Amino acid sequence: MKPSDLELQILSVLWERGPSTTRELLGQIPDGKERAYTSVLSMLQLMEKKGFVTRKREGLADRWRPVAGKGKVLGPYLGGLVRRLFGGSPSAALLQLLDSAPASEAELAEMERILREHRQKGGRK
Amino acid sequence: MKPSDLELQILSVLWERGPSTTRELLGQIPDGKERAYTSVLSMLQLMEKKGFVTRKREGLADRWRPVAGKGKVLGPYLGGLVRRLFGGSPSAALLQLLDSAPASEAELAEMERILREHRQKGGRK
DNA sequence: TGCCTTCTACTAATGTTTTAGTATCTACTA
DNA sequence: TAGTAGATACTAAAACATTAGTAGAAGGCA
Repeated sequence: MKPSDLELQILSVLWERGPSTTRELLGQIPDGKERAYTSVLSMLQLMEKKGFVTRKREGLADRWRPVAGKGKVLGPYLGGLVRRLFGGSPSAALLQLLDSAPASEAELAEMERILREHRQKGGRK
Repeated sequence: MKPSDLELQILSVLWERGPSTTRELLGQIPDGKERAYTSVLSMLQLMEKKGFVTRKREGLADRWRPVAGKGKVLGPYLGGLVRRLFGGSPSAALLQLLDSAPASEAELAEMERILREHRQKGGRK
């Protein structure tokens, strides 16, 4: 099952910050949009039904945690994206990515490092 | 205005194949889903209203063409994606990308080339 | 105990995306 | 000129995503 955009944003916060309460999540969602507390809560409840998150009571409030890891979710997501929008070519995606997201020199260096490393480990599959 | 997923897929076909008729598009949409002719037509009509495509009569049928180029559309799209899902870090996105989309050795080499080239041109912005 | 705050459950409404039907038009053909 | 094949216009509905209200429970505190 495919997480929606907002669901992915919430997951990304959970991966980043670790398990969080509804209130902690509120205001941390990357798109920066104003939302009512109950909006976020509803979202989380729905995500729980879909199996994306679980919760555990902790003190006064529930603490939410993602069920699957980053890679497990973003992998298929990006894979599908590359297939649907870039004819399955990651390099085409990269090219576009570089033109899209401002990357610092450090970022660029890091990207080269990542690539070289990946390549040595035997990139094919 | 943000194109939806299906809209992006249609645009990507138009960028790839060039201006196409509705019938040509039908069956070329990357997700491979079966669709009625009128479904695709409706989609295109809506996209026309939104300003994503225009059409010109050609023979018996209309030929659709994208209004904006690939970069103009995918740029902001990917930019937003990286911001929302990867904390604005393209390298984090790349890392995930490599784990997601199978890349051949040739693809990897091409990606390195792209990166190096981009870096020389002065990657910051 | 009674009030205030904070939280969750439940419900509903709105908005957007996607799908596809029906009616109609137009060119070609027999 | 009637019929048919393929196209568009218009309409609508189904599916999905998002937002948020209202009611009720639970804890802390005066």
